[in-house]
Amino acid sequence: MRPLFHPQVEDIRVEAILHALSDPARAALFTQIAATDCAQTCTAAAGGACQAIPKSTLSQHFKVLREAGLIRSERQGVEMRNTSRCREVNDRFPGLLPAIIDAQKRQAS
Amino acid sequence: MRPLFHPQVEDIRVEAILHALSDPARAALFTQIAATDCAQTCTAAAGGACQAIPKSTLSQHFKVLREAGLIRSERQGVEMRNTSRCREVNDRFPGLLPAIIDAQKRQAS
DNA sequence: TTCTATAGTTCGGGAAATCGGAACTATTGA
DNA sequence: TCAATAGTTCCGATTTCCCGAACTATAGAA
Repeated sequence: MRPLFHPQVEDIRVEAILHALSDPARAALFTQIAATDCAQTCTAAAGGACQAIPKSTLSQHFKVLREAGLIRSERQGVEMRNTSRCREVNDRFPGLLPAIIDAQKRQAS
Repeated sequence: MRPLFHPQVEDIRVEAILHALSDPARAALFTQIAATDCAQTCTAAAGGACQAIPKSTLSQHFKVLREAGLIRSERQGVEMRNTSRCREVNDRFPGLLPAIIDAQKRQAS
């Protein structure tokens, strides 16, 4: 179990963010995590966002979000705490995440 | 040569837009088209945005942009005129495209 | 009309990314 | 030490992406 990789803020790339959020399941996971202040475990986020996703796939999704710089994952005991990096991303690309999240909300309704 | 498909504004999906623009070559093509008022041929857009892309690949890229609802392609004589659908997209997802384009500019510099 | 050139599209096969089940790892608590 | 829980990694099957070759559509010249 190699340590999880998180990019530095200045290494975050727009393409990676767009790619990560272009998948509905991942977008749902991310908005779920971004919506709550407290850290969320993988399964909790999945439960609140999308159901019946195999855990290997889920793990891959979290990896994509993580390596795009959208979330930070930290082990806390037996589980994994995921927090959004919205603040940092917004620092680098102001307005990008709000616009995407807003667009997704609009579409859902 | 079946007629080219363009989605209705109300059928445009955020995922499709994010996916289309998550590829650097496509993003460059799109910003190139969006930046100019007049319609651009495929090769002209490619020349101004990215070089040395095989034309079959280029054609696929245009197809992705078109089917995501980002551009409109119309045959005019022997060539193809591409225009951006920014206005329409912005109507449906206000602020989305500006935010993405701005983020890409920021990153480039 | 027929030939030729130009601008893209479509086809097809190899390369790369994605999905998901099974096995593995790390941590906690009994 | 054992069992349970939460994720990760491995790997084979499927899907998507890339790009050369062949094809289509249009314009202009002979």
